[in-house]
Amino acid sequence: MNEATGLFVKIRNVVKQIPLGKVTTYGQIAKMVGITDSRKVGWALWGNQDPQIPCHRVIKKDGFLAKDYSLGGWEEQKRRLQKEGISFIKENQVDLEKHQWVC
DNA sequence: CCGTTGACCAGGC
DNA sequence: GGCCTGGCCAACG
Repeated sequence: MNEATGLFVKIRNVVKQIPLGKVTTYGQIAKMVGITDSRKVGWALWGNQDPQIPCHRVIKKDGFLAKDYSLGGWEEQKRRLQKEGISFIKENQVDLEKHQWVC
């Protein structure tokens, strides 16, 4: 543990703090860890299926799910989100206005 | 140190 | 409205 690998652990730490029933965007997380590049967020989560890391709560700034989501596609992600009480506007778009995470 | 990669974002055509 | 390019910067070989 500890901030060993830098952003890798840092980003994972933030994602773990996302409350149930909330979602957040890559850009938002990027700001939290002190960076300006949202790609690092996705990059850090890539291949990470840790049960403590709800990657399915991490979506794009427009509320769309990541189309390159690896753990089964956005359809799997959507199913998990709905299970937590998240509302969907479209098949692959979350209602950000209601569920975007704010500290 | 260098080149490549990368689940994004914004701008241009 | 879809595709391309640039940017931005950490991790990895």
